Amino acid sequence: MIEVNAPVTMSDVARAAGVSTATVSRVVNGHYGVSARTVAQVRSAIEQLGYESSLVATSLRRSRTNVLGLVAHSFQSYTAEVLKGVMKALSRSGFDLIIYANSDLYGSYSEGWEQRHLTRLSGTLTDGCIVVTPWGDFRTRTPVVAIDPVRGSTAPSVISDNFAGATTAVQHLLGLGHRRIGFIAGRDSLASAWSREEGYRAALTTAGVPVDPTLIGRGDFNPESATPLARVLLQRPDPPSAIFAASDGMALKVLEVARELGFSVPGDLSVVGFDNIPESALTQPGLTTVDQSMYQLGYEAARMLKSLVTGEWDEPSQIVLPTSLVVRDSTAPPKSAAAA
Amino acid sequence: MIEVNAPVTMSDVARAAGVSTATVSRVVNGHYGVSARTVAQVRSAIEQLGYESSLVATSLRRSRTNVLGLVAHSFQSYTAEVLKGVMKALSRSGFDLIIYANSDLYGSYSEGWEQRHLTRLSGTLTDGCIVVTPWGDFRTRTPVVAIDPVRGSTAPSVISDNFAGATTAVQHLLGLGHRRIGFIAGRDSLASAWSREEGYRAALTTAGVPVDPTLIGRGDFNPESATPLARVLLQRPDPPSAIFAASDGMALKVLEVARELGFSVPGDLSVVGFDNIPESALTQPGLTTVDQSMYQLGYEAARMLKSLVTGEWDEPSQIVLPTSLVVRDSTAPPKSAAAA
DNA sequence: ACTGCAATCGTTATCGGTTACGTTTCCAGG
DNA sequence: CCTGGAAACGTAACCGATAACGATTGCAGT
Repeated sequence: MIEVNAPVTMSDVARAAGVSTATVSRVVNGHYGVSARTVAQVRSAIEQLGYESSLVATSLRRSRTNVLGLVAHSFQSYTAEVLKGVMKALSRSGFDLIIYANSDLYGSYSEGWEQRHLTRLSGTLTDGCIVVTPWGDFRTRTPVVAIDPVRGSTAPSVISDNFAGATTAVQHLLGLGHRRIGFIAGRDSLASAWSREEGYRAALTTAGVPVDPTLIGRGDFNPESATPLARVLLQRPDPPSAIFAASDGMALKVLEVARELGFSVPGDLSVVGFDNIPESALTQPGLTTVDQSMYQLGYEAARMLKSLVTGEWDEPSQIVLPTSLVVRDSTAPPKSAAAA
Repeated sequence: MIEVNAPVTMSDVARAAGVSTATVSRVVNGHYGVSARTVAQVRSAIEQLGYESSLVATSLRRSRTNVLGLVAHSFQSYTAEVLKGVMKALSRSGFDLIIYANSDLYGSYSEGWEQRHLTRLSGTLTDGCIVVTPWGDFRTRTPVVAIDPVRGSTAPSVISDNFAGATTAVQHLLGLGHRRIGFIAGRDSLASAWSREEGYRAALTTAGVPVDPTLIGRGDFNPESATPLARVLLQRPDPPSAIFAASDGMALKVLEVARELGFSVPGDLSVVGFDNIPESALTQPGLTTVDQSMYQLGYEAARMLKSLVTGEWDEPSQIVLPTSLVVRDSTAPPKSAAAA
């Protein structure tokens, strides 16, 4: 069913139609200055030869390509959610999407690949890019919108209200009666990680509970990073009665360690996550977590990029989306009401 | 944090290093014939200017780009699974991946976009493509591997053992005592849909149960297509005691209709799906289904494409992967043992 | 000193398409 | 019949990089 043809180029069409490539180009792009008869001839030649313009050649010459790019650092389930949102926003907008991923992502982590990808795409191929990866200092020719940017970035970006989400989560625990609440932080360089930690601290402080630095573990959003941290927290003589992890991936590892050490959840330990990834609903017990809509993040990022590219942007360049607490079965009042 | 620079080209580097672009190209590609001193100069210029080669220009000139393409017709959760498998197979292989998606996918369905995308990618940008979309007649310059190809396609492809999977599913229902088993078919043109129907028929026939054509609904894998079909089956005076849907998406719609019509599952009706998408584990009751590993499909497809591109392929060009039955809560023995 | 080969590097055609510019064609108006 | 101007179309430069090719230089062997 597959025919391997020599590629049909514009000059093939020109030869078949008896005109120059310039004329073919004008017909293809619907430009002014071609007689109706010639247009018909060229169209027929295109039809017959099955010509399709080359994205590469076009983008090399043209400034606008009507293609947007997306650079992601991995393909987790949340990346798929983001993609769905992006596709929805781009639906029938005239913009196509190119996602670029390199093969070194697994295993060794070569610093700076984001910039490399971005340059490769932004050179001429795309009119703008969405970046779903922790990186901040981009040199580009075209607009970039970051999803979950690095801390302090002033670049256009879309992010969830991580501070409010974290605050709500901790308030939920406080409301249940917890006072010793552990925290496992995310990658420090990310704005999201920082805000979640700030939210944790603010909720405690507001409630008059002093922040105990020894109850804070320094993770990096990588699920594996949480395992030893959870172990340290739970093997203390005075373990916390609840742990709030800055991501669901890490929270799930906390559940794992808790099970391993004989803690029953939520009996001996309450656990709260952040993100609401699909897996969180599947675990036993179901994970209480803060929902952030990756779909919405993708949608808004694409909408913003679209406007930036067409030059019709007027809203603030940093969009913050609301979060909401999803209470499942991993949280309950602490066993002893006398918890410090 | 974003600097919008004029793009740095090879000639900029050449000028800065006081050499020709040819020399820069040789240094960039590690070719033979440049003195150590010149290499150092060029490298330093590259470093200073932050030069990155343009993917577009390179691919236009070169035959090999070390980039593989993927064309998908939508971004469902299974697409993400395929992607994970693809990325794993490409991990540290030297091949990058470009995913091309167009914005017309939602809403109107423009016939032939797959070919358009494929041509645009295969022109010069990629060395080969993976196609995750029902289409069969591709004209390309470079190799194509299809995941779940159309019926009768002889193109290189990777597919699950749909026949065995369907047979097992129906045998499971037969084993529970069901005799009137409805079927909701998938898009007829797809090899997978056809095999699943064949498996359904074969299992019945082998068990000595005659195939009742009126119990077969003609869906198209689109979840929505199953709703009216399920309604027809369940509103008969003699509804089937079990329904096997050719995809989980459609099976979930069957569950919906069953609930709507007052059928209890699995009390009044057993339902089996195919695919094992994540949602199937989340419904109440959990959906019994046939698991096909989209991850594995992606992995094998990428492995195969890689070999095709490098010209070292020797295995058969159609890979069939095993499936397995996942029994959850949507299946049980029929209420009346006297079911026809 | 001369030859020959290899190393080194610049020049240029080329990839496929776009577009500024120049040329030709055609028709209306004088 | 001549002219002006717009419409129609071709020519060629160009985008950024690669690679075939030619030219130059260095150096070992004789």
